[in-house]
Amino acid sequence: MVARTNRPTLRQVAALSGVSVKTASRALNAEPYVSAATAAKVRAAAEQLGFRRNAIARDLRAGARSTLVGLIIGDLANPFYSRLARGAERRLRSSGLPLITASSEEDPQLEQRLIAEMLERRVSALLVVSSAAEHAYLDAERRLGLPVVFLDRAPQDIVADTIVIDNERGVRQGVDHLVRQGHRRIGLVGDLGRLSTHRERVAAFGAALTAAGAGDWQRYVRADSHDVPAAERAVRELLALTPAPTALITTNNRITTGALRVLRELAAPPALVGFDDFDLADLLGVSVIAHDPERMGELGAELIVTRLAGDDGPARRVLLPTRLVPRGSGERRPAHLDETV
Amino acid sequence: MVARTNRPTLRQVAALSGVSVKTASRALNAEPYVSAATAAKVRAAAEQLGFRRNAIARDLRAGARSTLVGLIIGDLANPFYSRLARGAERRLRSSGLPLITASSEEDPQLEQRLIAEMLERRVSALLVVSSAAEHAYLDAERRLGLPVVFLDRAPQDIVADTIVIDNERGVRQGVDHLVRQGHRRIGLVGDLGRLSTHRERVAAFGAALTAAGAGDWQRYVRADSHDVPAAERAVRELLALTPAPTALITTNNRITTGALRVLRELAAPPALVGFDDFDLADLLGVSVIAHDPERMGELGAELIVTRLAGDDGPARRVLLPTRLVPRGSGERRPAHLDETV
DNA sequence: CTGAAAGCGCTAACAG
DNA sequence: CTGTTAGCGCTTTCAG
Repeated sequence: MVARTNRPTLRQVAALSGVSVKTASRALNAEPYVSAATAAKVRAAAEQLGFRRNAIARDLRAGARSTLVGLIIGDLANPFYSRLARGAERRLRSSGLPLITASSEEDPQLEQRLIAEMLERRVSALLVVSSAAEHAYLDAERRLGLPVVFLDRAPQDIVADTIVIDNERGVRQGVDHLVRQGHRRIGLVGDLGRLSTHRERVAAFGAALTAAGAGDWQRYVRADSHDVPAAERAVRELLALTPAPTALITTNNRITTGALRVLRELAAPPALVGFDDFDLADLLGVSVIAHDPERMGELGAELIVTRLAGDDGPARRVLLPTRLVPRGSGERRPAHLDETV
Repeated sequence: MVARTNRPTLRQVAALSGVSVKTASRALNAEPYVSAATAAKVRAAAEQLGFRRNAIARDLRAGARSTLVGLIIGDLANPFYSRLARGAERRLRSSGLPLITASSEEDPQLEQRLIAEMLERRVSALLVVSSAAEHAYLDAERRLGLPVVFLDRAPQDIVADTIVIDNERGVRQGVDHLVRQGHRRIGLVGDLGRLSTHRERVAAFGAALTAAGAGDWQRYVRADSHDVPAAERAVRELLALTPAPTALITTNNRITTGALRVLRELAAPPALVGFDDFDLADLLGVSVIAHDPERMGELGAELIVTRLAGDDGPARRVLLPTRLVPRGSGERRPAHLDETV
């Protein structure tokens, strides 16, 4: 399966062009101090043999590590992650750093295996959307000189470079918006309860509702809706309560999708504000708390590049802004208010 | 930037545990013929030092190539590509092969650079959605033993493993469906004209319409709508023709999005059938010609695995089926027929 | 069961 | 300007 290839090596190029390996190396890497004639001869030989530099040997020589940067995300096919990945890829490529991506499927064990694999491959840095609770092993790597940047979810057990959304403010924007339309019973459908983003969003939700005088908000919170069907179930559950919530906040794009599937069946659907903007949300009239995942990837990559350039200042924490985008679903008023109009 | 790391090496592990390098290697790779006591000692030392195998050195020794598989796509953030990537990633991971992805942005030159980079990194195989016209250099690599699988777009100049959608049949399903509702003037908005997928879809479009007795179909074809704004412009252009088309076929998800943005402003929008299924198409009532990009990635990965296992049979060509999914937009009838009802 | 030596393909360091 | 030597960290011989 990993048979030795019959690829030409530098040695063969050198032999064919009648120079030493080192001269061939110099010629092909456009180093100075090679005569034009020699360089041409070597390049011709390389061309003829179909030679390609072996980056494995080069990397081993150069410091036993590669220029690859590793990115761990939950799921390549989720637009939040794929936008993030695109932002990171673009920024890294402009610095000549290829990106290697792996999906953890939000499984902490798989995540750790994937990271271990990348570390063995000697990636030069790591961008991680972590679904794990423990990061001590990564802290050890950081001390060995590996830049690690946490994206979207801040590690709870170590201090490290982190780029996160301003969840507190985002949720508050959403709740305040709904409260201003007269809503007091607001439901929240959230992702995996163990994720820091979930906990932050729920905490902000509670704080904002308490401030608005709605004391029993906890009744209307559901967690662990990690896929669309789970989100649909949670929404149905909430709407079956008595009294039912008059508005919903969904904490990510997939959950919002699930909610939409349920709400379209209803004659008088509750108001809806979703965290994460998504394609076609405008056509569907869905109000969202928007932010910029691509920017998150870009900034993470930017920070990696800075760290690789030698910056070893204290860990940085970047907070990305959110923006409430009203499109209709979040502007529906509670039924009892409409009646009085 | 590529400073030598202070990472512990196998030699240090060996020294600390008082055995030879080779014994340490055997112990850490769970090879047979190592006493339990020695193995335990070595593992303890490795643990203590925070040792991690260096895959670069290992790969160099093992055959001067890595186990990485390279994937070239147009744009990570396009759901068609990200689903394809997910399918490939899953299937490859189950065979222990990490995936390294790069976006070409449909630029042939960038594509070639990215592939060259991957080849230098000695990827063990390549999955490519190519936007280039020339693939001779890849054919050379194939002869040197590198499995290459073309996805979505068949190379025109070489014979190689290829997995494509049944574009001919897909478009015919769409056209026939519209013709059955009484449409004869059907517009087509397509992606970059140089892509083989575009050409195949247009050819099928023409054939189906000719069969239906619509001779002037060429008037209603627009190409090179590679982003949403371009698609919007093309749709407006088509609708401004006299007589205007009564139905539209859009040949990918982004173009469909553009068309939807235009159509929603219209009192009597033309019928619409889009190539590619997409999230929320059901909620928006968009009829599509659906297929399975994730499956394409999976099958490509599958073929790679087979080839790596030694299968060197003739190039294979896999055709993926399409399915027409009626959801409303494709069932609107032309205005003149409605009038007569 | 364990170890010594050789070498994967390349480049840094040092001669010529 | 060009060549020789050594060695990156590991695993594959081949001997103990």
